[in-house]
Amino acid sequence: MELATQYNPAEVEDKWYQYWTEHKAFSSKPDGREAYTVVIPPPNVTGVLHMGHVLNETIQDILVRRARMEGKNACWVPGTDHASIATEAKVIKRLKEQGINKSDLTRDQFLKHAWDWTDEHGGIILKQLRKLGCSCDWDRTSFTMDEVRSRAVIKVFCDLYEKGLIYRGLRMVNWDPERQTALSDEEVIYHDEHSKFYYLKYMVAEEPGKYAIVATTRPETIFGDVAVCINPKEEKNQWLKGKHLIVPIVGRVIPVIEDRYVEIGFGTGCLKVTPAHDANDYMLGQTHNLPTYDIFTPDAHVDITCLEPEIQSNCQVYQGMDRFDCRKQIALDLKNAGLLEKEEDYDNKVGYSERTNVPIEPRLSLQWFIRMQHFADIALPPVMNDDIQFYPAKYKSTYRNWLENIKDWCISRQLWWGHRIPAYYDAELLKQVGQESYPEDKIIVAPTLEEAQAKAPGKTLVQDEGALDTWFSSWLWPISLFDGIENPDNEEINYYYPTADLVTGPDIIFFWVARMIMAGYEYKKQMPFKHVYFTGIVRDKLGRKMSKSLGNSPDPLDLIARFGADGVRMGMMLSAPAGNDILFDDSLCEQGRNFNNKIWNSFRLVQGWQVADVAQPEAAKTACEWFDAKLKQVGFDLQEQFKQYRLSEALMLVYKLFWDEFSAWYLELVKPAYGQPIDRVTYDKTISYFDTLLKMLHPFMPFITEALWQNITERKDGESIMFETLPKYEALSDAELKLVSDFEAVKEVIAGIRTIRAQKQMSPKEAVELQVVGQNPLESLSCIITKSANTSAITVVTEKSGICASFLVGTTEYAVPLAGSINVEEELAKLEADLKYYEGFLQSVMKKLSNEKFVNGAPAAVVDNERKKQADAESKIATIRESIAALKA
RNA sequence: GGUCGCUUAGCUCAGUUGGUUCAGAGCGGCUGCCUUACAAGCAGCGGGUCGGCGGUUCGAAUCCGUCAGCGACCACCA
Repeated sequence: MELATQYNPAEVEDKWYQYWTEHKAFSSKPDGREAYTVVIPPPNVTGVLHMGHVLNETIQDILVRRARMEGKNACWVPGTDHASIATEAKVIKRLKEQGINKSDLTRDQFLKHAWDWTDEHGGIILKQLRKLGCSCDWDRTSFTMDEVRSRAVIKVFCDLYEKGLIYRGLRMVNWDPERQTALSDEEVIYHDEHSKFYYLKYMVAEEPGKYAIVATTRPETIFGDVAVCINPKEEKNQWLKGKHLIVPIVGRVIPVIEDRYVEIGFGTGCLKVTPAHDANDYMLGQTHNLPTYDIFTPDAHVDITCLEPEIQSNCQVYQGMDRFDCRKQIALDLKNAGLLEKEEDYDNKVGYSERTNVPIEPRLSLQWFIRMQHFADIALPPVMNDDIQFYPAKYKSTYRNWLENIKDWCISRQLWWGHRIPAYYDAELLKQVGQESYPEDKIIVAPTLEEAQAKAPGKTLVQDEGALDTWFSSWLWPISLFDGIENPDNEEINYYYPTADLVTGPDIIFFWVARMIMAGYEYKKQMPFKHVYFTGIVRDKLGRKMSKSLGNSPDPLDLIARFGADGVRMGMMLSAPAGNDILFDDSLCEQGRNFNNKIWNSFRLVQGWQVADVAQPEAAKTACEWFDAKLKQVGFDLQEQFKQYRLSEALMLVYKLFWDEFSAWYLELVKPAYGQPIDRVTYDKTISYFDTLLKMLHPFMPFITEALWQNITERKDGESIMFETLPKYEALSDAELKLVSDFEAVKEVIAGIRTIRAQKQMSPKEAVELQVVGQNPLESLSCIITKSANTSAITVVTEKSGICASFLVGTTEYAVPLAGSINVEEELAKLEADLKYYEGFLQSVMKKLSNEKFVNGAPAAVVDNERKKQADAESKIATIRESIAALKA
């Protein structure tokens, strides 16, 4: 069969993925083998594959495929996340394009649209993962909102409520005015912002004409001002103690209160207190028993209808204004009224909603929370004492920091797309007292309406309108995927849990990783995973985050089309040490593609050989002995690298093994002359090496390795490299080590000869004599030198010929006699330079050895080694001096 | 403001407990080759005062201090 000189991935990738699928190659069932489980960090159900996924999923696939080939029962469970807020936003946007407002729909109608959208777009990303080669057990594909997962979520909510770990309360929360829902602290992103500091005049009620100056960045909240706070120790504000101030424009008379919270020396020392619109002000309001006026609608427009009638009439013009329009208007009106002392530029941090990118409004709101102290207590120790290991370990401190300062988790969202909170209220009572005053002990929490009804016979019940934070389902993922919440003792959960490795980004260490650990210990009394591999962020080669607006984010499918999935995977892995950001560059995929091509061409060479029953050449025999040792050495190192999750290094090891050792050295040594057959022994060895190399490479590059493995020798239908087992390698024996290191010396000798050839412009076809001065330490490998450097003879001499070029390997001098004359000047200069180097080296060694403290203080082995260095250097210097003398003679 | 981390070749990074000729790898670069598997290739060759300063030690890329620069995360200074 004639094969193209270039590998074409497109031809084989789909074919072999289909082959794997047809033969259920990724499927896992509990059996007697050790389980190796990975749960995918579920991508958003309506998302599409981006470079971050490529990195993350490639790593998982490498680990899973490697584990499978180590004989474990590997199970990689795929699935998607309902991504409550993100998906709801997308659905609302689409409805809007169709001219439908969410507010015009009932909950059920809206959910119908959301499910339609999910069915339409859901799973696209899972199809894309197949293109990448991911070996997920697709029969296990799950969704955070499918039946099993939903029942688990509801059960856990009820359970935690009964344990007193979930409560409902009126709290200051992060409010997203765009989506009109509460968010958790983790969903707020702070950005530096250039804003303005407004200095407002608050007239003193008791002393007309005098005023206090209050600095604020948010003048639009003055409708809700209920006090001005000073630090009791602040000198310059002593005169305000006990006074009352008039809120500008608004006209409300408010007290001056004192609290040490106000920092002395900051701003004017006067802080306006608006309990409904700032978390700290709320705290002050609580301490000082102040009223709260919520002056914003849920979409952050001014609403003064809750204020006193006379104040309402003062502020009528602001009614209904957007918060930022109102800020400008108020500033202008204050200025015109002479109540604005000044404006100053000011840099501060403003919180934005992670999903909608709208500034957060602190808002007093009735929400559901989880008491987190309990969970922090159970989740901290296992990470700190390495029951669960983080790679890299530096994230342990990040983790500890968060858990030691844990705050309660706001889990309710004012959304429809999500798990609806299983809390029920007596409709009649609710009508009478309203949500906020509804008594805690009259709330019924139960998995279903029927069960709730059973607890409150005769009542008309209404369910809580809220849905749960998406992460409230994600945190159960490693358990709920195996139905371990509802059926805590089933065969699957017992077999697959705890999972082995979690691969994810450090950005969700709090959102997800920490909370899975909490849920794991709460519900399984056991860790959810043994190792966490934190990937970096994929950036462009200039170090910028990939983003749509910069246009620096390549489409993974496009890259796969250009370089092949194996090439893209390799490109990604080449620069992806755990935890470091990776600077992605197309040229890395090119390197991957080139490597595939190299493998392809090695295959072409080998499969083109004719085998005959001829004697095995000595060079081939020796090459096999050497490569046996080399393969073992790298195989062992590879195991070590995998143990430490150093996947880039692992890949580089196999890369060099295949390219440098196998292709450049081994194949060249055993390659028969053109048109000649190869002997059977060498051929069989070569096939077995190729087979092993493909297995080592398979986790990184599944497609090409399967394609070639299927063709390197006869295979039966249904066989796959995936089911092959990698040998377990031991460290090299001393003899093997010597062989490998001698071979390295041989390579140097060969390079030395080649360099001379290049310098003297001698043809590689012209055989040369090699003289070894003194004794030949590489005697047993002479055949290698002969074959690779085309030597006519290798002779041991006591003194080298007059006209020759020489070089040193170790302490041995090698010389190649030259036919013509040599440039004495040049040779001398080279030798003098060598001499200078070795004399300097000797000097530094002698300095150590003549230092009594070194000789007495250092371990004997180190001192002996220095002595050896001394001897070596002296012998080299002597050799070089002789050469110089000979040249000068 | 707090915490953690980083600075080694042109680029991206290794360098485990201080000690082999320890200063490395890949890529790029330079030189020569279209040599019958592969120019997406082959052969060969350069290249770094290990961020600065100080200290500990017989010995420091490695440990300590300090300065400079960079980054990440956390945090209620309006």
